[in-house]
Amino acid sequence: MESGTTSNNFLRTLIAEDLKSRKVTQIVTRFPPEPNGYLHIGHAKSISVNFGLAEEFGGICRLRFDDTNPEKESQEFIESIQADVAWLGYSWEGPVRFASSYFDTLYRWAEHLVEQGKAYVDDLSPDEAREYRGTLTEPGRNSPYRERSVDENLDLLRRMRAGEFADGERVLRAKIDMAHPNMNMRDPILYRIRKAHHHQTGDAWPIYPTYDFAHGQEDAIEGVTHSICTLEFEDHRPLYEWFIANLPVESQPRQYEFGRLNTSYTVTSKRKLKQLVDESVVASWDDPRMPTIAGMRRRGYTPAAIRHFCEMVGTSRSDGVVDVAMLEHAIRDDLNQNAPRAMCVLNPLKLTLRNVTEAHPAIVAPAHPSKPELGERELPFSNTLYIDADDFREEANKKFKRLVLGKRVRLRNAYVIEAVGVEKDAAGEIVGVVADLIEGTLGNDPEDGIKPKGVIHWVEAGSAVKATIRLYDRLFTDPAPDRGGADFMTLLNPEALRVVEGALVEPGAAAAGAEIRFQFEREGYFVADRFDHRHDAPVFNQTIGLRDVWADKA
RNA sequence: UGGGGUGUCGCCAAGCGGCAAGGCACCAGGUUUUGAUCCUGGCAUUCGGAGGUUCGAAUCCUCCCACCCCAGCCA
Repeated sequence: MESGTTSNNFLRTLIAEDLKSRKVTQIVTRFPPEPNGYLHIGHAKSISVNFGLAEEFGGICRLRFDDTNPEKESQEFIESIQADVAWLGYSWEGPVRFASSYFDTLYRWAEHLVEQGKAYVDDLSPDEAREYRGTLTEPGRNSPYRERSVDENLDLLRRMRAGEFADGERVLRAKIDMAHPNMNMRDPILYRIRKAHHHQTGDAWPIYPTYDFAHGQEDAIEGVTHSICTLEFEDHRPLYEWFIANLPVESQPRQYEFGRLNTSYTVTSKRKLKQLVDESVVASWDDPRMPTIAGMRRRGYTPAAIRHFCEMVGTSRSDGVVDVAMLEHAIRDDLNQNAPRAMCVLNPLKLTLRNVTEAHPAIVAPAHPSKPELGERELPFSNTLYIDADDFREEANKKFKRLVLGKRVRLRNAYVIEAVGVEKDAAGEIVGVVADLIEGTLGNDPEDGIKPKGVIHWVEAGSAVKATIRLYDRLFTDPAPDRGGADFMTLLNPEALRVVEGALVEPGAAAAGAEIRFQFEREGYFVADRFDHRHDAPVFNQTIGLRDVWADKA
């Protein structure tokens, strides 16, 4: 974590107080995803809050799947979620937990509530139930089944559990107050009949508890001290507390809410993300353009950068939209410090050095300009190189700090050269540049005092490896694609992906393993694709470009 | 016209009665074999608004305004 730059937030203050007052001796948190989709940047925030707080205060954090709705869940997600959390660098305490492993206890507690006269079986259909619930401004009405006897309720509940009724035929509801101003307190549903196969419990249950009846009790069973969730659950807190107060639970967890993380230029709703995949706007859930954790991983984002970003954004109770530039900054900051440098020419233009022999000894260059501990690399060198076509012009004004005919430029990590000629094809297109190498300029300025205009990158023709480079940009052109107004699908950035097939990378980079990151100097940060990269056919994904103040002026 | 929240610089965000941290973005310089990095400086006389309490308020009180969430047998 950054030295002393982390600011305080209400959760840290709260936990520090709870620890100081001995209200708790060790904090216990949990990250409780429902295994019904891929994790995204918003979940990364929640993971960072829960695991981060536990880590910071010497507590523990567990991973618990809130799998109370089998129809939407699957083993695939259980696995991807674990992989994502682990990749972010967090380890949960003990085994992975499942709400479904508490189904017996939860059911027993349901019977307990019935016995106490605090829950009843309702025969209202979903439509009728909605009608009886009232509206935001009108109180609801009691269900005609609300006053059934304890015995009848118990019998009905047991028969629900035994599978005697059809899906949707009855539900178990808490008997609270149908006129309560908080809709969640208007006799909330505890169990619904769903004869669905569950990925963990198989066909053992024809009824499943709702989120409200399960979550707080799961927390209590696990000894969670601080149950941290997002703001939209705030209205559920009275209910969360009602269950904890009315059930013989073994501990008293408390719920706290924070504002969910939103970033500009991105969408995170499951529905929208799915639409992007289904309509082939992106290739998959882990497409580098996706804000999913798997997508960011494939894009080359680092766990450390994502964690740092979550920390720098802070945790509060206000909802806002964080500028995605902040995330990009965190990525650049990490990669600038840690990614070894390499050279890759995206748009090759042949450069012939007329005064160099074919067999020039390789040049040794540092892997990182300011971190000698990252070692060195060998750059083959000869009389035939490739530079980027954008780095050469026959004529240019003084602002053009690259190679100009008749002028000098430094080849990064190598010599200063001077362009002396241009080769063109029949159509008049430039197909090559001829230059002279200025002797004695390896590590030194030219002796004649005529300094080069700038520095450009290059690769040696015989050793460079042809590579596929995938250049990425933000998926949307609008800062708020999620905001009502226009359909988000009309705000897609057509240039979010540009594939460059004929790029040339220095041999050392081509030889790197999958997921190895580099800064291709003057181009940006790149990662060897996790799945497609091969030494003889390299595939690099651009993680993020270098900051470029010149771009605005050009 | 119900309930629950939130409003501090363009964007996040500290602050909790003593006179506005920090980060991102942006602007201006300097260094530089990456038009990168790095370094220096600038960037809220003001805290949604109006009243009030106080020697003193972003912080306390009152009223008002704006925005977000809630009427799934989703989480």
